[in-house]
Amino acid sequence: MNSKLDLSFYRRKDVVKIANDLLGKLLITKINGIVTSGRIVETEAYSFIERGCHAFKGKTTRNAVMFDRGGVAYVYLCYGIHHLFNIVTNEEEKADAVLIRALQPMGGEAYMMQRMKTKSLKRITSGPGKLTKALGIDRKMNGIDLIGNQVWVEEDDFVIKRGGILKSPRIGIDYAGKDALLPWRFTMEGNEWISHV
DNA sequence: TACGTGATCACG
DNA sequence: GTGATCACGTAA
Repeated sequence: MNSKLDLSFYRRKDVVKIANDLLGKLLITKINGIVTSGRIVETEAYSFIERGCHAFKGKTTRNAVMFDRGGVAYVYLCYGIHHLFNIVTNEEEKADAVLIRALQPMGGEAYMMQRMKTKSLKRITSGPGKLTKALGIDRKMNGIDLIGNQVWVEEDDFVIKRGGILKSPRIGIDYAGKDALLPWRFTMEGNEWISHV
């Protein structure tokens, strides 16, 4: 119960399956002793073989950690404002990753609200840019080990009912042409914490 | 529907 | 060097 996911989970070859499997798990951060966590309710898969992925055109300074072996974080700044958190998967040079897009708060809510400068829990982690801010994730964590003690994912006893996971096209990647139509976004059906699009 | 915001990338 | 671009969020 509540065991940390290990490298064998992250280093599997099928990033689409991993994105599906991450739903219902707990994402946890511990920063300066402050623990915050949330249930993963929305993910997207990205693979170096398709145009939606940062790694499609090869290694650059930004995407370099995507080419590491699975089990590390890929964090980058989007639109100059938002930090986006991804989990690198697959083996070395197979640059796949799962973007975590939304969480249901499961612990440390007071700290999350403090970081978000709000007194309300409403939609506090309902989007990829918001959840990183609420959990204190930023670019300093790019490349960090996910079996370490700062950011990790745990199993939970939460069970998703049969048919409770929906697939849809990924958000905000119109530049990817026909690859933008791949049904690689996974959401927990009916969950109120899913990002609104 | 509009745009802030700044690192990064592809040029040259 | 320089300009275009961007896996978003919020206000309006």
